[in-house]
Amino acid sequence: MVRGKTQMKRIENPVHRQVTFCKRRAGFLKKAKELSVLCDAEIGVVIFSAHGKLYDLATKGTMQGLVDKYLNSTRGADPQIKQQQATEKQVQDTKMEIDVLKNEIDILQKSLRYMSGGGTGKMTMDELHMLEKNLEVWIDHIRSVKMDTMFQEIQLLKNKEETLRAANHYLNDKMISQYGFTNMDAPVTNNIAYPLTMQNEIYQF
Amino acid sequence: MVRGKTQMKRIENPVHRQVTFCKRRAGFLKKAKELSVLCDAEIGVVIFSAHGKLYDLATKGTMQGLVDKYLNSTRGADPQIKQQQATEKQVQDTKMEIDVLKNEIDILQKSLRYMSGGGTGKMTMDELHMLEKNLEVWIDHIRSVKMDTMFQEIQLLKNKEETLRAANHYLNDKMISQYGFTNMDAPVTNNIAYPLTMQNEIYQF
DNA sequence: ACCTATTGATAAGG
DNA sequence: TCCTTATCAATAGGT
Repeated sequence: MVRGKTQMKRIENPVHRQVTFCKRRAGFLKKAKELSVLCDAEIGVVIFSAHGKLYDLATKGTMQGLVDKYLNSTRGADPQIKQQQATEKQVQDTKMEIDVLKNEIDILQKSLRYMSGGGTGKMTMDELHMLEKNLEVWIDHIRSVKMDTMFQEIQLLKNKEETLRAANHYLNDKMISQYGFTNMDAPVTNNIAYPLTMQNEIYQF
Repeated sequence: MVRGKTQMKRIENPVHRQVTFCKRRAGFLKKAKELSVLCDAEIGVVIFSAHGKLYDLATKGTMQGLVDKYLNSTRGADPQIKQQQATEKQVQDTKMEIDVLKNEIDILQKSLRYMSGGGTGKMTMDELHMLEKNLEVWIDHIRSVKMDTMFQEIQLLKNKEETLRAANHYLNDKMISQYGFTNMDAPVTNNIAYPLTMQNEIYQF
């Protein structure tokens, strides 16, 4: 029997208060579950009794998950939380920097692989752009090697010239010593005799 | 009029569900306040609607304080400090990872530089960028001119080779026609006679 | 938002 | 803590 309208103030009688606490608490938690089920809501309830005893309820998942979700959705006011936000942003930034650096390393490694042997493989547009930058250096290398090769070719041709000049001189001397004349306008001074055995095919650039 | 006993399952009609959510939520929060006042309890309620909207209530103090109190009574030490320590450790870890990656990049870049031959002095990034742009044009110009020069030199030497080969052939033929022998191992086939008038001094690089 | 019939919560007692 | 029961607050469905 409900005796009159319940006054909305603290129940002074401890026994009475405790009983009411038990009853209403049960009804309250029941209503939480109902609300959660009927309306597809996620509800967390925390109740500390007057003596500090804890009663809690999480209608979906765990209470810990709900607390995290709550903390995540209430960011912005608390300075402590703001600092936490700051440090987390720092973490985010550093992680992004890590990603950037890893990407750079990846491209550099691909460039190295490209330089030291294999073909290109499949690379993204960004990677190709980076590679292009690296290729500027790489091309320098190629050109350097090519220049060396050309210098060697020139030296080879110079040597060959000497060889031919020497052979020419040898023949010329022979003609002079046997006939006392030659039809060469400018006799060479070199006199080492060499046969003309060098191949000509290597002069193709 | 309540038509029949309300089924304890999710209300499918969205409008209906939303209305019920509003009504029951209001009643639920009212009961939380009542329970808190009547029985001197500290109550926290967190409700996430199906669409993620947050409704919360803390009957004494702040929700943040309640959450802390809850976490303290469920775990051991101060969770905020622990989390902050955790995030700072995370920052430390990521910064260390960044250092490692930067070092790796440095090594890779040195490898690239090594492979391509050039060394760099000490310049700022902007200076290097400017220099890079200028060098792209400048070096291309220099190399282009130098390459042209080298090709011309090579062509000149090839021509000279032909000249010498022809002269050699001429002399060889002459010896065969007059003595019926030659000491050349590989007689040349070219027979155009040219005097050796080309200067050798221009081959200096 | 308001109305109201009906349900379900609950105060008090055992 | 649980049962009972008289009361009435909460609310589903309609306006």
